[in-house]
Amino acid sequence: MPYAKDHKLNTRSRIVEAARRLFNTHGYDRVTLDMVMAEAGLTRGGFYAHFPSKEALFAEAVDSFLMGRGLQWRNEAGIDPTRGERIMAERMIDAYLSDAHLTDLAGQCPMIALSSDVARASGEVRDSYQKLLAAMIWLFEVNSDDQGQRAREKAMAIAALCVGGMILARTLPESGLADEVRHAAHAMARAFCAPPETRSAAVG
Amino acid sequence: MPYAKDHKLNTRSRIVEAARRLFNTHGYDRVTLDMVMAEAGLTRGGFYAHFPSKEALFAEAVDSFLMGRGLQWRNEAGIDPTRGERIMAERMIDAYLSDAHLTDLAGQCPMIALSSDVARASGEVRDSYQKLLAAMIWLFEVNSDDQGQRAREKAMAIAALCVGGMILARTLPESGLADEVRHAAHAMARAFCAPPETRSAAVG
DNA sequence: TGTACATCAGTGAACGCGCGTTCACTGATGTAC
DNA sequence: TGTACATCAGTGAACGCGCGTTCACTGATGTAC
Repeated sequence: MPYAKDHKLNTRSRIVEAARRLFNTHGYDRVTLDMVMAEAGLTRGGFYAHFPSKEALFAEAVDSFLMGRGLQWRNEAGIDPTRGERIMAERMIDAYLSDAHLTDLAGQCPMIALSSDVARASGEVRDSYQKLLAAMIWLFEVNSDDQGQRAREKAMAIAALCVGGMILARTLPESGLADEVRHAAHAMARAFCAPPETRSAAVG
Repeated sequence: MPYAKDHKLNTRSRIVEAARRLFNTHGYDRVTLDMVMAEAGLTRGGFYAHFPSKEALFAEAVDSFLMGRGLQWRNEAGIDPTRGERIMAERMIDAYLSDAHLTDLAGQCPMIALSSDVARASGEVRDSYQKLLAAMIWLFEVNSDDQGQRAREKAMAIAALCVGGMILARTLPESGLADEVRHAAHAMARAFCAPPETRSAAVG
């Protein structure tokens, strides 16, 4: 065994990481394998020793977000024992629709930057996207004050507000409107999350 | 004047129309000028007699939706005098999140299909996207039961729900989840639209 | 009315470029002795 | 411990292809007479 057993796995991870950041920044079609491999400190030729195709790399890049920033968010979100689990969902909403997340082009959630690319991609890539969204919905659902079908429906609406609000803010030219839309989505998502006794005041 | 004065304008419109439908279906980068011109019944060489670049065509294609389906929706939405203008916003929400709109890949709203492409495009293209979103927000705002800042904020949240819900439904693999998310977004957008006396029941 | 002409919308071949993918090769490294 | 070797991760040139853009040309059409 000429190389340590985790050597190739480490290289592979570097490629996936580089790909995720580049895809997020420039989109799938405009990122070349040259760019990805150079970002990972390698040259073009070695790519096919790790992945069967560019699209297979796409699926892994989307997947990798869940294992990285996704878990980080989940840990940071924490749980406030005085108010129960709901605080976790609220912090997730705050983080997702934050200035920091809007600014972090390379590190952002792939659901924001790559939805159009994923919609045109293979089943493997779309499955990875679904895993990511399902995780987000799950987080909102289990931390909801509601239960059953209503909790699930609200969790999905919050997810649509988070992703939709960020996509619109990212797509609009830099202007007041982009921030206005993002903040409106944030306020409504938060209102959905609020405990029943405060909800009617927040929404009405 | 060897050709009728509207001859070239008609050809130009055919090109824009073909481009909008092809961009919607395959995305900006994967549509070639060959494809666009062929769809318009022309050959590649003539393109630059109408547009300075492919990206200029992109901006016009996004613009063209407002003048076509956008106005059509607006007319179809109508006004129900017994319930006031709000019915117009409700019909818009229904149409936007409908099965028919999800199925109509070529004819859909460009905000759904092309957000990622627009986010990476020039200012001209992003301006066209903003015009489209502003029109949607305006429609929800003027048909709101609320007023002032609150009406505007709610209109933006509804827009984020409509666009976000459709983008997620389009991007997910065909499964129950795609429809669930779309219907959840629809229910919440409708709840935002409901008149004050029925709202707490719909949201709570 | 009929015809020659000027105009210009549209043609199609060509250019330069960069992509995804392949493949014969290199050279760094862990192991056997 | 030191050395020769086998392995295989990574290299870089090449291939085939199709793109956006350019340009000299064609031919259909409205107008002048």
